[in-house]
Amino acid sequence: MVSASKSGTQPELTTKQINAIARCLSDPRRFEILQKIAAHSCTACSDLRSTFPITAPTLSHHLKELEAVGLVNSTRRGKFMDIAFHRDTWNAYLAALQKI
Amino acid sequence: MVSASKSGTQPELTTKQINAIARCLSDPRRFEILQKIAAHSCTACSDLRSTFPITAPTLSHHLKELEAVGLVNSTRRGKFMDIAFHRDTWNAYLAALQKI
DNA sequence: CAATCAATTAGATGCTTGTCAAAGCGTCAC
DNA sequence: GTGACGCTTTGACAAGCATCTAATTGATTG
Repeated sequence: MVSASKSGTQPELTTKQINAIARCLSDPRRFEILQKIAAHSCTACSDLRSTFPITAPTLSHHLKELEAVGLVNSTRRGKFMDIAFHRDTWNAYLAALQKI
Repeated sequence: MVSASKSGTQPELTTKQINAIARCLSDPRRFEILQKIAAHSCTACSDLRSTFPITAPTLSHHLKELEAVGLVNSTRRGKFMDIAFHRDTWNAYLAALQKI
């Protein structure tokens, strides 16, 4: 999990975090999932499952990875899961890539 | 190989290209190598080999991958190889990520 | 409580891929 | 030509990882 400030500017990512994010994005399906999450402000797992032809465990696995690197926040709402894009981390990643 | 315009603005990357670049960046060593290449305008393989503790075949492999996705250009100069960062592709990749 | 539904965990499997050693290929210098 | 040097190709191996099925947890509803 990235040490996220609650809003605004993000502290610089460490090399380890950059690598972790890059690895996360390297799987095409996971990237698609992230795009879908980013497009809608709040998404449920079932929502995603109806979009992509993957099983529930696989989706769960991908979401866990995305959350582990701080690209996504998830909160429970009853039976459901609300997945939200964490744009701070995303912007921090872009900022890191810009420097090259 | 990305269909590169010789300079200036880059046409939008296809999804396939974006995925290929992301995969390329997902290996920490390869990312390091790319950073080093980007930092100097021209780099020889031997240069890179003295920087990183990897064998020649491994480096050759990584450079091939980087070139395949258009992140790097390489030209022969006698026995040596001149590796150059291809910033157009890089900017196009950043532009693609911005859109999310 | 019982049944149902959403999501996760555990375990297994098959593919991908980073890495190296050994051999091959061009190019330069003598 | 012959040797040395820089890099590439080939082949093999081990580790990582995406994916699935089956079983589990947790929450809602009748």
